[in-house]
Amino acid sequence: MNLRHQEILNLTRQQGKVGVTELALHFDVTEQTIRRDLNALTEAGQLARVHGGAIIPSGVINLRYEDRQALAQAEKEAMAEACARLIPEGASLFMNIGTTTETVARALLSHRDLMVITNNLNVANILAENAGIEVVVAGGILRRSDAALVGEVTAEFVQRFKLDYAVVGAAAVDLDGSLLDYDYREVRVTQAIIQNARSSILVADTGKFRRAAPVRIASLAELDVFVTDRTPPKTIRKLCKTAGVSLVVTS
Amino acid sequence: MNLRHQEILNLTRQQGKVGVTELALHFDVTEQTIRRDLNALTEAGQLARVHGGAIIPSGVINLRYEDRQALAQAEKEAMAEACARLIPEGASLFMNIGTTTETVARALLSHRDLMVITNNLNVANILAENAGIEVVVAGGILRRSDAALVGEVTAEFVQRFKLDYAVVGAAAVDLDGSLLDYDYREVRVTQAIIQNARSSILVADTGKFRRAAPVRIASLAELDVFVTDRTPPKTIRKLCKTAGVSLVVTS
DNA sequence: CTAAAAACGAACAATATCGAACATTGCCCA
DNA sequence: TGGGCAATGTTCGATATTGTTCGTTTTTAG
Repeated sequence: MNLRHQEILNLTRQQGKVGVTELALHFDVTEQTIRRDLNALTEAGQLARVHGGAIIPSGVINLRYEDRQALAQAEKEAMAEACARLIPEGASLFMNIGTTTETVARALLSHRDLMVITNNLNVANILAENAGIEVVVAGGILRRSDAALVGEVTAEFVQRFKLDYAVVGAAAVDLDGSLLDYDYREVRVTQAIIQNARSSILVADTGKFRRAAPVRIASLAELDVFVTDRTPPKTIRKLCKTAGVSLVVTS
Repeated sequence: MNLRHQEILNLTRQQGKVGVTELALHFDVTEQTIRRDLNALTEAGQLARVHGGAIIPSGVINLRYEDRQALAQAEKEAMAEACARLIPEGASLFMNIGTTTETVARALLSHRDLMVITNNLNVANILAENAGIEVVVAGGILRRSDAALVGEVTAEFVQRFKLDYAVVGAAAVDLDGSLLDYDYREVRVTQAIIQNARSSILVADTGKFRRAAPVRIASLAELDVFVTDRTPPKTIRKLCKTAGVSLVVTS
């Protein structure tokens, strides 16, 4: 690792690609040095080398965690605030995976006397700041890409509880209302969370409709509230209406 | 902790990276002093050192914890190495609470194909670096003081597994061989860990004999190996002999 | 298809950074 | 006052990174 590496990765994520000459000027080093950096990062699997520069590695796996964090931050915060307002003080709730969920956790920091069960270690970390929140971590297999705990054992853990709310995020949402994720091990966990919550809230920005992921974890119709940033597509609105899902749009 | 440390952390978080020379100028001290600062912060897991400076650590989890006792770091590492040598590659093991356990985790980073179940989030964080280790987090109530997961539910989680080894740490060890902790919720967890491991290893420096804690979590006699830094008191040696606990002294 | 231009990697020299050891300073407390 | 201790400064050999050069490969322009 090198002082420039992190910044090179950030630049690449922002622009999709970087050029050797461009980076050499940016950092005021020779091109040969930049080549060495790019090759090292490629070696580490963080970039894909192309003639003249580098690009984000393509593949079936999820976007890197840090990338997703940066997406649509302002919208996420508005959604998070709206979601937090739905949850009264003293409530108990599940929170699952997703950077959106983490933003909700931050918005919940000013609540008191909550009990939160989560399979997302980042959420646990955020909520740990507030001593008035009892944080329970659901056990399971550690998924390194986003510090989530997944697997059958996590689902069984969740089933030992029955809480007031569930705050659910997803990697993608299909236009038929399917919540999608990259990891089949997440399926049973989120299902269990929804089943064992008296009221379930999906928090997802509309960008999620433009993404795809292979594994179906649940259907929007099984939930009670859908918090999003902009008016969702018509099929989704219709689904919400027929399934009795109340829609909260924050913009 | 040093006056500069907090500001270095702030600067690093702001800029994503800091350079040795840059900081030396900023604080008007020599580069060597800055290097010492950076290395100390890296040791504490708050920064990641790179040639020429430091960056934000890449770890997925970063629970803040009280300033850990850096006392006897060298001894701890020797114990950790000795403990790691007891564990073959490909093994499955439990690891419980304690900063000593965390040091063992670091020593295990060079092992391959391990499966580790832990109720210590710091251990999970450390082991996450090595993709060859499957990390399973035991669920439970988050104890903020040391990022441990505790409670009845954690014990039940542990009981779903039967692993090769247990690496056990404790807040204090009484001269009668009792392992002690500050929190009654830890009791059942460590008991369950010991019961469900084919071989249990206690790792504790002799300083633990001079400390006290209110809750008895288990007895040394229930374990199989005791790794420590110096020859323990006579009563303990006798206990090990009669109970068939093999003693490993690293100094 | 060919030739020029750009990009590339290997090798080596130049430079910067590092850590260990020891010297120095400044502060606390007897 | 002065001895102990921790933090900092200094020096220097070891190590890592960077710049430079040059022959080779890839891309681009015609």
